[in-house]
Amino acid sequence: MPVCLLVSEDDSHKPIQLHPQQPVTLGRGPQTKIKDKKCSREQVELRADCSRGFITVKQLGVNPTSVDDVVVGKDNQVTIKPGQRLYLVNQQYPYRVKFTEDTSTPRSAADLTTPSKRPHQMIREKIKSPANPASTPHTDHHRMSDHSPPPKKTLPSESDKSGSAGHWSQGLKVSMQDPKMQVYKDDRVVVIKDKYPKARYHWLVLPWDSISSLKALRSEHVELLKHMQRVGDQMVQQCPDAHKLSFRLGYHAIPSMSHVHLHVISQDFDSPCLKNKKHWNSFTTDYFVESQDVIAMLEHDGKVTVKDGTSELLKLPLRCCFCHKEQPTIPKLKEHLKTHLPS
DNA sequence: GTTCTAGAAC
DNA sequence: GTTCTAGAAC
Repeated sequence: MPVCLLVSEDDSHKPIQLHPQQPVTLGRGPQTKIKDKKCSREQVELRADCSRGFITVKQLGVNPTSVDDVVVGKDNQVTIKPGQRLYLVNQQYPYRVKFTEDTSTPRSAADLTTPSKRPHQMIREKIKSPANPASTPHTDHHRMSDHSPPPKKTLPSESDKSGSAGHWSQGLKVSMQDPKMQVYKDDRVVVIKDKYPKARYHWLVLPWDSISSLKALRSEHVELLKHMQRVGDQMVQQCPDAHKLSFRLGYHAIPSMSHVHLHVISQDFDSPCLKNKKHWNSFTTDYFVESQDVIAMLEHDGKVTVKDGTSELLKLPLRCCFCHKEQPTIPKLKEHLKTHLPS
């Protein structure tokens, strides 16, 4: 049976040995030499599964523990495998996990990048209730995977509402888990209504797999993205107004919210939640990247690149997406958009 | 991402 | 005076 070592990547102290299935609490203190008050004395609970080659990380502290660039969230747990990096708090204090036969002779750092059998990042419970069949588009259920939804919502403690687990940028991770928000789900994706819809119909398609943003996408995700687009298309098909509204499916080039999400949005932009220039330009300029373009880029280049200056697109003058006439203010734009609405 | 609000624009 | 935006705070 191999033993598991947690290796401080900045070499601040010697590796910590984790015994199989014995929970170890780690945080600020002499063992880690961490003095940062942002790091709780009991920041994480770690449990090594030596036979399967991963450790489970549960965030106990309020400030964010992360695996690579994905925040775990208070009371959430994820797995970490060799090759991944654990940051104890605030993207600081990096650790690698290492499985070895002999603790007395830890090998070089190169060994730490041993490829894992599967990119199985999050181990989570199965969802309790099935999707509402009435709102469920028909999809191919030809396979079941282990991409199960997470077990519970992330709730910041009453004493600290600014905890990063409850940080606004992590909101989608919470919403996608909430059965009340889900309008469709299968083994790979979940669909929720946008909490602040920018049009009459505005859904988000999210993969169960934790993919932080477009930047993290690789060729291996092509099939998943095609599936997300198919599900998005099906949401449009089942929409009662599909015959009179047009829809676009795409991604924000630089999203504010963590966790890759495909916008499926009707092109009326008739919504009180559409309030400012940023909202408008994020859906009507090249800041909005068509799903098919993302897929094509991934197939062609193996990654998604965002052009320089894309963030500047949000500051462009307000221009009607139908007749391209410039509008001086948001209220005027909204008034103008009514002239393009279907009768 | 939203909310709030100072001050710019009208 | 009111309307509206943009940036800070969350």
